[in-house]
Formats: sequence, structure tokens, C-alpha cells
Amino acid sequence: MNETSTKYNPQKTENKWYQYWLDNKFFKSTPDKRKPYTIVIPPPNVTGVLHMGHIMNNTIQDILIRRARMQGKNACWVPGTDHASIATEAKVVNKLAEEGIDKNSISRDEFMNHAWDWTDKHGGIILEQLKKIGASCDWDRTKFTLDNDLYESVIKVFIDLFNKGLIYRGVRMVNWDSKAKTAVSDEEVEYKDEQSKLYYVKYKIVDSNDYITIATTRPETILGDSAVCVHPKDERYFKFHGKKAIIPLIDREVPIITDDYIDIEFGTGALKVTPAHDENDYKLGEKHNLLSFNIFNDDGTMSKDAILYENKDRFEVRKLIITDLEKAGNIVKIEDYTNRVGYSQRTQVPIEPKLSMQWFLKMEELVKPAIEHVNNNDINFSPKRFVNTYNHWMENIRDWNISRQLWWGHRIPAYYLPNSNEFVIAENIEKALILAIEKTGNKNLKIEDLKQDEDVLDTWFSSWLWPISVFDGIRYPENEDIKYYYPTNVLATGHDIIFFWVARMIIAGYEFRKELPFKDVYFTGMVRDEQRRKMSKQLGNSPDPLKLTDKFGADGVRFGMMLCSPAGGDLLYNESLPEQGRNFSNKIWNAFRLTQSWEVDKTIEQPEHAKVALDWFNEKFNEQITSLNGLYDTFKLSEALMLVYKLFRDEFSSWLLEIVKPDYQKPTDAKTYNQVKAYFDKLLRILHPFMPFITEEIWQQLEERKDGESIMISKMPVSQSYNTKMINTFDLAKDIITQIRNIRKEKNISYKNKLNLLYKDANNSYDKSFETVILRLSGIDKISETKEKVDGASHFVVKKTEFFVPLGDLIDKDDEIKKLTEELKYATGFLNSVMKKLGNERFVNNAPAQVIEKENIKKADAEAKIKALGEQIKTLKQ
RNA sequence: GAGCCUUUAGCUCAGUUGGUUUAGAGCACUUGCUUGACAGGCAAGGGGUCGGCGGUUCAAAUCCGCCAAGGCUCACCA
Repeated sequence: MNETSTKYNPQKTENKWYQYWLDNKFFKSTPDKRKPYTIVIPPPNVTGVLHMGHIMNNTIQDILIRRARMQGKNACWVPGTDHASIATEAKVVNKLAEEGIDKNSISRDEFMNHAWDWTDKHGGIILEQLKKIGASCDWDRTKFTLDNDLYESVIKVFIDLFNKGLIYRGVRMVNWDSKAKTAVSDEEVEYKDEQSKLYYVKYKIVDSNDYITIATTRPETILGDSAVCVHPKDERYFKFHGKKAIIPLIDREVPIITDDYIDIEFGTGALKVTPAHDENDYKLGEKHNLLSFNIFNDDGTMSKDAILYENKDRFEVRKLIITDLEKAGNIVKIEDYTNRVGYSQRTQVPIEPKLSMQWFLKMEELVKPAIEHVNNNDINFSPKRFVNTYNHWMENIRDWNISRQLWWGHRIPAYYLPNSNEFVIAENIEKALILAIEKTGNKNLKIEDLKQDEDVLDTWFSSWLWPISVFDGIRYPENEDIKYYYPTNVLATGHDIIFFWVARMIIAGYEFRKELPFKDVYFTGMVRDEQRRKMSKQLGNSPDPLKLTDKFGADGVRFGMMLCSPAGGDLLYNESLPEQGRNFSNKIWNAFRLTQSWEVDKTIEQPEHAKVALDWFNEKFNEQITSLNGLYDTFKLSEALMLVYKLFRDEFSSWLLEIVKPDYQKPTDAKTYNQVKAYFDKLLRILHPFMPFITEEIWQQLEERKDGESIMISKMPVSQSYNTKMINTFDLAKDIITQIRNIRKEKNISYKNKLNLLYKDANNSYDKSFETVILRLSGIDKISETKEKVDGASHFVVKKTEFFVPLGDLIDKDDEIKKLTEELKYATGFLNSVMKKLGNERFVNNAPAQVIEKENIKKADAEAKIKALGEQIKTLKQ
């Protein structure tokens, strides 16, 4: 009669329900009287595509937001994308290069047109992909960091910070990315250990035949040397104090200076000093007033100032100069050496320390409230340990280089006066002109005379405002949205961007709204493969998430991702995870098919076994809801899912449904049917945040639903008190059933052969509440009391009650004795461990009374069991 | 070099302020059952001296110290 497929088919339902949710505007949120629950998405790169990390991260957010919505809160999940200046610009530059267009040959405006074309073409694909996994974002609120309102917010913030004296411009040693041709922040540099060489090179001493030997890993920078430095106390070099050395190949005379920065033990104890291309050398240069030779061009080739090898790449030059130095007789030796080389996080080329003019944000004062409010738990990190990492960075914070030599981004609102380094800061050129006239007193200045700074701001300089700017709280601090939705409730993001983003959002929150940006931060781990390798395109170990959803269903994939992603821990992905999710979908589906197949006969009474089982399930359900809420509160989402999984699969399907399902081709009573349906409904609701599609599909079929009804706006079951005693009693019944099943298995007795069960209850502790359940699930005909031991019966003890299953000839005495002896051995061992405690005088004198009481109960139970087992063995042996 | 974290069954992890059976779950594995919801399901089973050593305590997977292995973050040794 039921033609529903035995397998759940996600393809048939997922798009349908997503569209239904959209059509009914269930994701939409506007301020009202309810409590808000707000999440802002960590904006993915606008031209990015969905990867496994996004699935995990956004599934977490969707779970939290769907639950909040069902709890009656006004849930608002704001989606959006990030312009990702350096990454996107690199993609556009590459694309232009493929078309034979050099970025340097076109104007800024032309480039921006290309970049916008690219963005329009590829942008937002990732948001469409998020819909496939069920993300319930309020799409009407979708933001992009280069939208006008967000752009203006960034500029406004820049001006504000400048006027507070926190932004300055200056020449500093910065991390130069010679591929993207821009400076990057300290955080954007990744250090890698690298096998390289340590070159020992001798420099001739002026007016002498003597040489001084230095050691360097970067011989190409010899051309930029302006001194040789030794430790003032290094006796080997006393003779060179005050002398000059000659740079090989270019014959430049440089002073030999002394400074206790030098490590006497390292290399030869003599250091070549290249102030323009090394942070420490730069400091030495400033201290000792050395010349600075900038020997590199912006693209990493040698500049005119290098004198030799002009326009050749720095790494090619490294080889060339070694050959030339060898020819000139200056190489003393070359050793293998492991050192750390900084790479640009975005372009993966080695970073070149370089002196350049940049804009910086002073951080020292800004971080103070951000440190305070994380450490006093106003903002709560899950897991807690990330507070350490956070503190370490915040307490050693350095000024933030916020300028980038790129075009794709928010252009720095500094306008230079004609032929001058003097500038004014203003939100647009018209206002800049007014300020410029004020500043110079020159009323003839025109807009054309002003020149805007060419640089754009670091991408993170816009992202750090995200929780505020998506609600337009920078431009309009008193608007209804920002007042209602801010602070947001929870941020779910990877711990790899704790400094880039999380810390800076907290700083911005306190600076611009005097308030935290979010109450909780849930740090996710990385998605890795089974060998703990990061997912990457090169390794080819990253599955295509959309293919996975095709294969296993979005619910299956979500289930797989969540089942073992502990907060902050890495997820070791393999395909068995979504497979388990798909299998569970089938399980739910088939439980539904089962209930659908029941025919209801309104004339029959509810049988006793169904009544007590449903009573028990009510208590069990409430107990589990209470635990579930606790897990949510502590962000233990994997455990929360596991709890729901077990509740559905074990308690509901394997126990409850097995008990209440009618006999083959028999009808069921109306009361049982309705109660089961009601619990099914409740279970679907608690499952919904994890598996939104299948729960909607079944929920819609479970009852007649009106158009516009949906599980996603139904009420989440709330925690209620529950009867622990009933739950425990049922557990004892489960024990008895398991024991009988074991006997059947051992003796190979089919369920078709009915058995009898007798119990001997000397302590009056046997609870009969679930007898009808025992009868039903263990194929027992009759349960009766006995005062005496029963011959020819299999025997077991649950709690303090002895049970006998008469088996007649099937009993093998030796087997039975062996089994009981094993049990006796365990019980005796257990009793011994209890007695050891109770026999310890100091334990009895010092331990709390309730602990001792528990031990006494254990002792009594064990003794009763041992006595019963012993007697039974004795009987058998007669 | 500094700091932080981790170490519990084959794998991934729980284990709440030390005391609810001489340690738990999921997956994997083994066995049995299954023509009446479930290309699977059900039932059961095996598997751990809680990284090592020492200490505190009546009581330690849990607290402290040392050691070992692994990981993360930060840092200017050419």
C-alpha cells in the first residue's frame, strides 16, 4: 500500500524545499519585539568557490541560526563577500596577462573596469553554492565589502582614526611582495624552514693585504652593503677597528663598525650590513649613520643602484654572483644551512624586506579594551585555549601597515597638495579642496591640483568593520538595524584568522561602538584528509562539495561534517562520513515509511506494552532534551548531533518502534499511532537544524500542512522535568531482554519458540512496570514468580533479582557452569575492589558520607549477586 | 629560542569542581539472525596497565613535578 521508495531521495526534495523557504521569506529578518539572534558570515572571497572548510563553517552557523529561529528568536544571518584585494587583483592581472594585456600599460580606471567585470562574472558563485547546503541566510541583506555603503564606512573610519592621531605615514622597513608588487602586513608573511647555503665571502681591507670574512645566506645583497660589523669585544677583529673594507666586484669602500648586536659565535663573527634589505641591518644603519643602497626593483629584479646585473632576477643573481665571486677569489667556503624564509601568504613568493613609504595604524592604545573584554569573559572563546594565542599577539602588537600598492580596494583618502608631500584627509576630493585651501591659504587651488594617494587599504581594514558595517552602523550609528542586531551573538570562524580578523573586529567593536562585536566565538579547525594533510588543490585531496551533496544529499554531507568536528579540533575527512549521513537519512526515511504503513483501527484499545513504552519514551525524550540544550550552550555541536542520532536510532527506532509496531498485517490503535507521530514530529524538530531538508520533507507528509507552514518556523521542544526512576527501571528491563536474547543466541533458539521467564526476588526489588515490554521483545510467553531455584534453566541476575529461563534438555550444565563462573569471577573481583576501599580506615573516616553510602550499595548488590551465582553453580553441580 | 596545546580502544574523540559499577561513544572489526520499515537492518562480541616515571590524597584518566613524542603560535641570529 505504501509506494514510497525504500531509499530517501535528496535530489527530489532539496531544491524544492529551499525554494519554498525562499518563497515564504522564512530567512528574512527585520527588527521587531522578539529577541534578536544575529550571526554575520565570515565573508568568503568574492570570486572564490566553495570548499570543505566553508561547508563545515557554514553548516555550524546554519545549525545555530535555525535552532535560534525555532526557539522563537528573531534570527538573522547576514551573508556577503569580501573583495580580497590582493587575491582578486592577482586573478585579474593573470587573466589580463593571458589576454596579452600588461597591468602597467592600462590606466587605473581601465583596470578597475576589468576587475568589476571579473567580479560580476565570478562574484557570488560561492553564495549560490551555500544555498545548496541549506544555508538560511537573509539573502536580502547580502553585502560586499566594496559596496558603496561599506566603502564609505571604511573611508569614514580612516578619517576618524587619522583625526585621532592614530594613522601616520612614513618610510619603514616593510614586507615586500615582489610578485603582487605591494607591501603586506606582518601577519601575511608565512615562514618556512628552507635548505639553503651559508656563503663565506672575504672582503679585502683597505691599504692592507688582509681580509675579513663574512658569512651570508644572501650573497646578492653584497651589492647593497654599506658596512661590515663585528662585536666590539671580539679579539679576532681588534686589528680592523676603524679600518675600511672593500666590497668585492664593485670595489666600494665601507667602514668596519662595531656593535654588540653581533653574535660572536655565528659564522665568522663578522656581519655584512645591508640597511635597505634587512630589518636588523636597517637598525644598524640608522644607529651608525650608514648609507643605504636600494638594490632591488619592485618586481624583485636588480636596480640600477646594484651597479651589476641590472634587471636580472634576485635568485638568478644569487647564482651569478657566486660564480663571479669565485672567479675573483672571494669565496672562502660554502656550507649547507637551514634557515627560515618568509613567504607571501597570497602569492607564495619570498618576501623581500624593503624600505618604503607606507601608512600605519598605531595599535598600542586600540588593543587595550579588546584584551580586557576577552580576558574577563565578556567575549567567550570556544575552545578557551585560544585566549592564550590571542593574548600573546595582542600584548606584542606592532603597528599595522594598512596600505597596499594595489588598485582593487578602498583607496586611501589622502590628497596631496601640488608638488608636495603635504596632504589633507577627506572623504572626497571636494571636501579635500576645502581643507587644502584652508591649509595653504591659497584660494586659487583647484580640484585638478590635488592628487589622491595611489594606494588602497589592506582588505582586513574593511573586514574588521564587518559586524558593524553590514548594518550600516558606521555611517548611521543610531539606525534601527544596528541598534537591534548589534552586538551579534556568535562568530564561527577558523582559528587561522584569529589575528587577521577576529582580534581586529573586537578592536573595532570597542573603538567604534564602545561595545563587543559578538558574545561568543566558535573556532573551527581545519578540514584535513585522513593523513592529516591540509586539503589543497595541488594534492588533489579536496573533494568537490557539490558532487558530494549530489551523491549523499546536503543533509548527509552536513551530518558527516558535524559528526566529528570538535570545536577547535581538526576534522579528518573521509567519504565514510557523508556516507554515514546518507545511511542515517535512509534510517529516518524508513522509520517514517513504517509509521505510514500502519493501518489504524479506532475500535481497538491501546495495548499495555505500547502505553508503558510511550510513557517511558516521554521521560527519555525530556531527559535527552535537557542534555541537548547543555551541549548547545557549550557549543559541543558534534556531541549534540550524536545525542540526537542515538536518540532517534537507538531509543526511538530500535526500542520504541520495535515495541509498539503492530504484528504483521494487523492494525494499530489510534492512540499509539498518534503518540508515535507526535514524537516523530518532535524528533524531526530537534534534527532539523542539522538536517534541514529531510526533516522538512517528512514533516510536511506527517500531517496535512497548510501552505506557508514549515518545520523551520515550528517550535523547538523545550526542556522539561523527567522521571529518572522510570528511565532507570526501563534500563533494567532492557538488561533483562538483552540477557534473554543472549540465551537465545547461545542456545540457538528461534523467536518462534516461546520461552518462560521466572524470577526469584528475595529483596522485593523487582519492578514489574515493563513486563509487557519484556514479553514482547524477548519472545516470552509468561513471566511468573518463583520462591525456589529452578532446575534445568538458564540463570542470570539483574540488580538483585534472579531470573530463570527453563530450557529443559537444551541446558548444557557444563556450559552453564562455565558461564556463571565467569560472571562470579567478575563480581568477586568487583566486590574486592569495593571492599578494599571500605576496609581502608582512612577512607571510611575521611570520605564524605554519600560516597561511602554509594560504596555500601555497590557492596550489597555485589554480595547479592555473588550469593545467587554461587548457589546456582552449586545446584548445577549436584 | 620563547610560549601554548595535545597524548584515553585499530581510527576520531567524550570523560564536567578528583569519588554513579575494576574507563565510555561513533566508526571499523568478528559472530549470529533477518521473505514484513531500512542495498541494509537487528542482536551480540572482542579490543584500552587512560604516553612514561615520581609525587599529593582516604581516593588520580582527572591535581602537581620531571621526561618522551606530536602539533600550533610567536620571534631580528646573518
